[in-house]
Amino acid sequence: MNIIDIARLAGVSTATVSRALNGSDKVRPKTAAHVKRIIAKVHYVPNTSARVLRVGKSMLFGLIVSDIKNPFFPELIDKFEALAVQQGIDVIFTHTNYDPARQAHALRRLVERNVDAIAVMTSEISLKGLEAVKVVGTPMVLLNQLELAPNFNNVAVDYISGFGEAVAHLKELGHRGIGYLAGPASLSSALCRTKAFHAAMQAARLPVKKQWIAVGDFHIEGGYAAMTQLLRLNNPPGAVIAANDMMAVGALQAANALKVPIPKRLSLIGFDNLNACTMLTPSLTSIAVSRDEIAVHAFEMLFRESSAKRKSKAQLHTIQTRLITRQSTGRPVK
Amino acid sequence: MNIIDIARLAGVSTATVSRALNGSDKVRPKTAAHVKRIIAKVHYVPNTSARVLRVGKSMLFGLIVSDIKNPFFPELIDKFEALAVQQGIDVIFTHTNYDPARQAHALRRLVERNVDAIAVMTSEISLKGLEAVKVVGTPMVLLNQLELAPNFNNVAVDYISGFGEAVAHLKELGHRGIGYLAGPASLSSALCRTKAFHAAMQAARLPVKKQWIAVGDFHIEGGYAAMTQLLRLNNPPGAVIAANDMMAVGALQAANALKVPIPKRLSLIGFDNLNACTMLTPSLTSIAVSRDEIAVHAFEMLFRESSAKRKSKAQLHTIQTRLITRQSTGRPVK
DNA sequence: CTGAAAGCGCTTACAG
DNA sequence: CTGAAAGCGCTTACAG
Repeated sequence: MNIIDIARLAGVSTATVSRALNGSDKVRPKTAAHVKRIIAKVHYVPNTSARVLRVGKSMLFGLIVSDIKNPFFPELIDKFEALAVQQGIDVIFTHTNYDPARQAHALRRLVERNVDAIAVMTSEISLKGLEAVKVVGTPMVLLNQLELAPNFNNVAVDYISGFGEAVAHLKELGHRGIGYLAGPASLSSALCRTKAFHAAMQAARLPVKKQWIAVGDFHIEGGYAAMTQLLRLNNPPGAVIAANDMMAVGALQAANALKVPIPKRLSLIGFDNLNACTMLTPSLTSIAVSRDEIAVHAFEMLFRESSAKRKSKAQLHTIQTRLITRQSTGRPVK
Repeated sequence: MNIIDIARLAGVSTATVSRALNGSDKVRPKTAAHVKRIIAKVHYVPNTSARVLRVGKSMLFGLIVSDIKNPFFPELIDKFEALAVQQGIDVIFTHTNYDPARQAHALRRLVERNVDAIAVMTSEISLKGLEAVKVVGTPMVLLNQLELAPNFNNVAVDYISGFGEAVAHLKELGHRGIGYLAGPASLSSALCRTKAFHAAMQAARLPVKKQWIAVGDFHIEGGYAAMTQLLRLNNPPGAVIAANDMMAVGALQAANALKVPIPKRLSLIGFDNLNACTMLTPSLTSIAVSRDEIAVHAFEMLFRESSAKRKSKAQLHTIQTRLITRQSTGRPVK
């Protein structure tokens, strides 16, 4: 069942069927209605591949994320997809599991699918695959890839002020010794956060002790191990900031296991403000990053660029954070 | 840059380029290598829309879920997508937010995109939109839609034995009064679970008290409200099963708020066995359903059917559950 | 407002 | 092993 069949059934040309289908104003309303009635009757479904081939626009956006199991991403995906559907755009979704090779592969597949734009919302760094996008000229937006900001659109989280708030909060509570659970060095977002932690400590004129920094994997397990490492020191820090909430969850469990009461003996701050923060006991103080805001700005950059006639310069949008204080932070007890 | 340009650059016909591109054995290896070298040099990317139009297969699967923010679904999506990529298939992902109208719309869009198969992993019931799929003949698999099992492939969770295990566990601990936090009547999965709860209670020869059943919304908030309602009764049940983990989280918070100790005064069981179960204090006993298993069977049904020459009969695969006991269940204290 | 026809970029049966 | 050419199902500039 194709447009020729419909044309025959309706007694018109395929051009007229096409116009009726696309709501062109160059069809007599009565003709359009007649055609549409027939289309509905026989359940005709137009072939999008043919349309895309002809028109050159696919009305498809690609969305690549690192890790759909980290609750950070589903909220971002949710919003991004909602915005797309509002514009009649479908989303091909894929995830890399933090693997740069998978990211390059994903990028290539999306370009082959003729997607109109690509949001690369991943934490890992990878330049491979970008050339394919560049050659084809598909609009693209990256997340926190500031070193690529001159050439590619970016949505970036203001980590500096985020960690600044967290450190200031702890300092105000009376903490001087602040430890840090870092993310893996392979992720650009982890590196950004570590850098921001150092900057925040310096701004607060607090010393960073090397043995108070432990490296985790951005997951619960790594947070548990890293926190355990710090708590076993002879002089553990009285406060710890985790580079993300998942590691903070592990840190909380480690403190429980070692009978270190929170916040009495240990103040803990996470990053991301996942829903889980309120589910924990004690509830977790965290630095909030709006996933909706990331999605909105990423989508709008792409939508604007994919609708524009001419290529525009790379944009950068910075997302502000907000500290949400809960039960896991308090005054240190001597 | 299209296949004609490549043919010209390589000094061969488009047919040869196409063959080289697709690894046909009808090209001299040397010719193929020559063509591929040129393709790599100029960063040629084939146009998938043209290919799909010509071949009729899109190598695209559609995946519809209800609610990506419920951690149940990301794990399912993760696995499904991994299986697809393994087969060179991309996934168009979309979610309905439990809205049947959105589901119908999503189904239609997927069919227009020529997807080779569709996994409808939603909880809501909706028959609208299915006719479009039926007319086109796109393979499809549903989740827990047993009333449609004769006509459509289904992956179904064995709720009956799942709740059976949970009730038996509570009974063995010495509980006689068991309450239930039901899901919303608008969701087929909620209805299945409620029915299964009743069946399990009957099998265990325990009475179901009407006032011990409260209805929630499958979210934390609804679980909180429903649990509060039960705890405020003059004779609250000593054990409660929540229709899903999200509601159990709310129930836990409600018990905390009302200073009802778990499991001393209240045993609590959730359903789904989300990662959150181990993050809670106390950790939550829950009925585990393997998301991977659902994804694997859904994908394989679709893959088989989309590769098959002829339409086959609707399949049904049942997923077994497993009770994971944790700290939230214990002997009742008089 | 309507139609005839070209053409988007591929693949493949056919001929050699 | 290679090429010429038809055709997948649409849209749209052009002519009327």
